[in-house]
Amino acid sequence: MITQRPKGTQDWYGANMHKRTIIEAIARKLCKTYNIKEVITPAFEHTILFQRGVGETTDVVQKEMYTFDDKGNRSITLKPEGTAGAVRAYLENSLYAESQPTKLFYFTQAFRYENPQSGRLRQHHQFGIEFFGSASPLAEVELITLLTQFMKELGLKGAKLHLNSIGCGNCRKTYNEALLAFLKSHEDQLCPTCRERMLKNPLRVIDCKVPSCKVIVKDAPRTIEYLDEECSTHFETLKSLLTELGIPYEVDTGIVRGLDYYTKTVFEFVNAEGFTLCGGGRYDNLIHEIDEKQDIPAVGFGFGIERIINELAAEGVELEAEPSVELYVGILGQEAKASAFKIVQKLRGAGVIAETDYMDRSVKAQMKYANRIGAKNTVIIGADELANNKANVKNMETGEQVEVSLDKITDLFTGC
RNA sequence: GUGGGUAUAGCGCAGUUGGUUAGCGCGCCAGAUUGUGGCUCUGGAGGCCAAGGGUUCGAAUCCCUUUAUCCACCCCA
Repeated sequence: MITQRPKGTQDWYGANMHKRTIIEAIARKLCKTYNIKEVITPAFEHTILFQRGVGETTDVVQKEMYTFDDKGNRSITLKPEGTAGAVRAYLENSLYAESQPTKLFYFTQAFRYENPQSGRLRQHHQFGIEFFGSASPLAEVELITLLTQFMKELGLKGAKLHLNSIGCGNCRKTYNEALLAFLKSHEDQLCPTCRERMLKNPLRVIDCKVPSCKVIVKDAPRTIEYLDEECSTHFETLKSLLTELGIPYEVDTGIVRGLDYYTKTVFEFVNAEGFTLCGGGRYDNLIHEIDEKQDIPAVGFGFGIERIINELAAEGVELEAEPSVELYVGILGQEAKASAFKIVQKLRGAGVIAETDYMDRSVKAQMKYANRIGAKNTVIIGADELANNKANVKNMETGEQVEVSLDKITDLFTGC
């Protein structure tokens, strides 16, 4: 039990760890060219931030948060998503006072208490971007182009962009009335949860997965039919921008997203099985909800790192391999240890990946080991080599050996 | 929270209708003339058969409980 990790968590090591490193490196490189700066916020925040930010009626807040009282009786919650913390940091540090927009990216853990299954953990990891201060559809375009390029660089081809607009508070009012009227006329055919939730947040009924509800919902009015002029123009502009940029998308009026803060644009990247890899959208009211003195538009997304890794495997994509050991320096005899290690240090100092023996293995066993770890070259340092100041560097693939003086070994690998 | 599958060596798996010291592959360690890998051969280490209880002369195998894990629903990344 003591050696068992808690349910729904994962240890990162070996091949998976390397994949994560590569994924993060690609994301970082992209953010750099987009001039997006990194932000790291705490793993936990005051509970009220998520209640207010994510929304009281959401499942995330109602039943999935890791909430506890600390020793000072503050209610603390491990972050269930990345946006609320980033927004809080933006406000607390008055980043809005600088020239706008503010573009931030992050890698974060996210904690949700739920039953683990494929692509779903209690602690998962997200790559996210928050773009503050712009009401223009170009902000959405910024995120979507970055995501498109990100997946291209990863080698993913199976994910498709699904796009929708759920309007602003203004359109939502007329829409909710229409939707509620429609749902009420079919109330007897809805599942019990939907009968309840149509009164609190009728939009949520749209993505109910209960078959009987799905049938009803198929003919329900869509947010997109009730957009006011501003929201409608925004959505049309976004679509034509994407078209002009050659980014394929599909309008999916079923996307409403489970977090309450979204307004206008919502989007997802969905794989061939219909599984969401990445979700995001515009949240023009969230900042005002959290700090009533501010009224700043924003867009953002969260991309699941574990889901990327699953998708890479599903599509059979191989990422760049881990660099292998350039030279294995074998040690023969007690008296050669320090001299051999000096050679290793010199190699490493020159940026060459070098490895040696820490196990007091025989020469034969050292060669086997060097082969096993995929060392490209080997050299054995013993009394003879030290006496003659010469050693044979062996290419492990061809078996060829080159004689070099001990102080020239590093030069072989640095091109000098 | 609800439903289904699984649990035997580091990893992947066998283990017959309950019957002796629980096996195989991979991996790990060592050796096959003394200082050179891959292939092959030989040997070795490593298991409280998830945990607890029960049935039985006898349980990895049958029954009960618990735990873990995987998958699905809800929801999401």
